[in-house]
Order: sequence, then structure tokens, then C-alpha cells
Amino acid sequence: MSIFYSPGEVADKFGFSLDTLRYYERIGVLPRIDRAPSGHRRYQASDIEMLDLIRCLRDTGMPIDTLRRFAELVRAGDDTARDRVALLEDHDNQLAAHLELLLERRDRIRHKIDYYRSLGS
Amino acid sequence: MSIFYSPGEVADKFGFSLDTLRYYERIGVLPRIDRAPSGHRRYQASDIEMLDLIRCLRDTGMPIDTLRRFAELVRAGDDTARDRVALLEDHDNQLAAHLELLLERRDRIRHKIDYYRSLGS
DNA sequence: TGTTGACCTGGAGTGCGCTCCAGGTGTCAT
DNA sequence: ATGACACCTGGAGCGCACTCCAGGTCAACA
Repeated sequence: MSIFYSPGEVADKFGFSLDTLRYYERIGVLPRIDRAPSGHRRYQASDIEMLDLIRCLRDTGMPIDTLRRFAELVRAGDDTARDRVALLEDHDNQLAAHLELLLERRDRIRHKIDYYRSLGS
Repeated sequence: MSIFYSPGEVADKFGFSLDTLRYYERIGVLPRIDRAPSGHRRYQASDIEMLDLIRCLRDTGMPIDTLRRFAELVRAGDDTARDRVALLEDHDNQLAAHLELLLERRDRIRHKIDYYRSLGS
């Protein structure tokens, strides 16, 4: 039960590139990652948990800058829980709106497909 | 019952900027738009119809390059109907996959929110 | 007739989110 | 001890989809 994950393992696990993992750390979306004596990064459980959430948030369109603000709240400690909830709820609302838009657009695209079909064979 | 729409009207109607409308024309997402004697563009019904679809496709993440391929099929005439349907269906499938992903991510984000709530007040 | 506002052109610039690169170090199997 | 391979750094580069700019034209109204 190794407590640490290598950069390669993490990259595989979440589908981020090594460059992206370093980039996220550099700009503060990830905290400063622990290092082995060799200088190699070793990600730990809390990093994994954060990356899992980052994956969700990025996939749903949260901008990097907002992600960083979220990460800063996490680093600032437990008494920012309310702010974090607010931020996530805000994102959830935007996501809901976006989903609604996508469904409406899909409907219209499907109508267009039906229309093209009605013309051809 | 004016048959033509000014650039400003079209921009308002679809939420594209004037620059974007010109850009789309330049790169072939829109056909060469008809001009008034003054040189000003005048969009007509077929352009409006196309823009309506472009709005749907862009909003649902179709890349500009694919959009241009679609526009080329439209310009190539009626016997490309089958290809157009194929392209749109392909997009519809990708959209379905994307929606599924978004719903799954949303679920996890909501769980995270609940978790934060269970900690705080 | 003068001014305002919408529009024109070709081309350069922007913001986002990575992605690549050169040159170097660490680890491990043969 | 020699490769092969994973990883390190700082900094430059890239692709996408616009967006902005300078310098000009046109139409309409006061």
C-alpha cells in the first residue's frame, strides 16, 4: 500500500499529461507537490482527491482561473468551506444552464437531420 | 417584408459579432454574402438559415474546421445530402457522449457539494 | 453641408490552455 | 557499467477561435 503515486501513474489515472500536471502546480491549481529525495514528485492521497475534483470541474468547463481560486480556498483551510460550497454551487448552476442549452440545440440539430432525411432517399 | 438583413441585424439575431460574421465568410463557413451597391453586406434567407444551424453546431462544440466541411457540402449541392446527414449524425453522437460525461461529472460535483455541506454548518 | 453611425478592407493581435524543447539527473535491469 | 526510461527545470511555442485596429466609404438626418 504505497502512499505515493508517481507522475506517470497520476497522468494515466486522470488523463492529464505530465506537462499539464506540472503546469497546474506551477500556476497554483495544485499545491506544491511533495518530492522524493531524488527530486521526483510523489503525489499523495490528498493530491489524488484534488485531481479527481479538478477533472470533474475542467470537464464541465470551469476556467483555470476559477479552479485556482478554488484551490486557494482549499489551501486556506477548513473555515473556507462555505466559500467553496458557494463556488461549486455557482458552477453547478452554470452547468445546469449549459446542459439545458445543449439539449435544446441537440433537439434542433436532430430536426435538421430529419429534415435532410425527408428530402433524400 | 425586406428580403435582406444588415450585418448588425444578423449579429443581434444570433449573437455573433460583426467580426465573427466576416471571419466566417472569409474562411468559408459562410458563403460569399451578397452586397448592396454600396458594398455593404446583405444577408438573405438562406444565410439566416445557415447561421441558425451554425449557432447550434458551434454551441454544441463543433470545431470550425468541421463546420467549414459541412458548409462546403451545402455549397456542393443537393446530392451531398447523405454526407451532410452523416456529418450531423456523427456530431449528434459525439454530443450524446459529451452530455453523458457532463451528467456523470455533475453528479460527482454534487456529491462533493453535499460532502462539504455535511462538514460545515 | 456637416456630422453621425453603420459598414468596409487587410492584416495584426489576443487569451486560453496547454504542449514542446533542450539539456540534465535518477533508477533500474542486464 | 551501460542502456533504457522516467523524471527534472525554465522558458518558448502552438492551435483555436476569434477580436481589434487603422484608415477609409456610404447613407441619412439636422
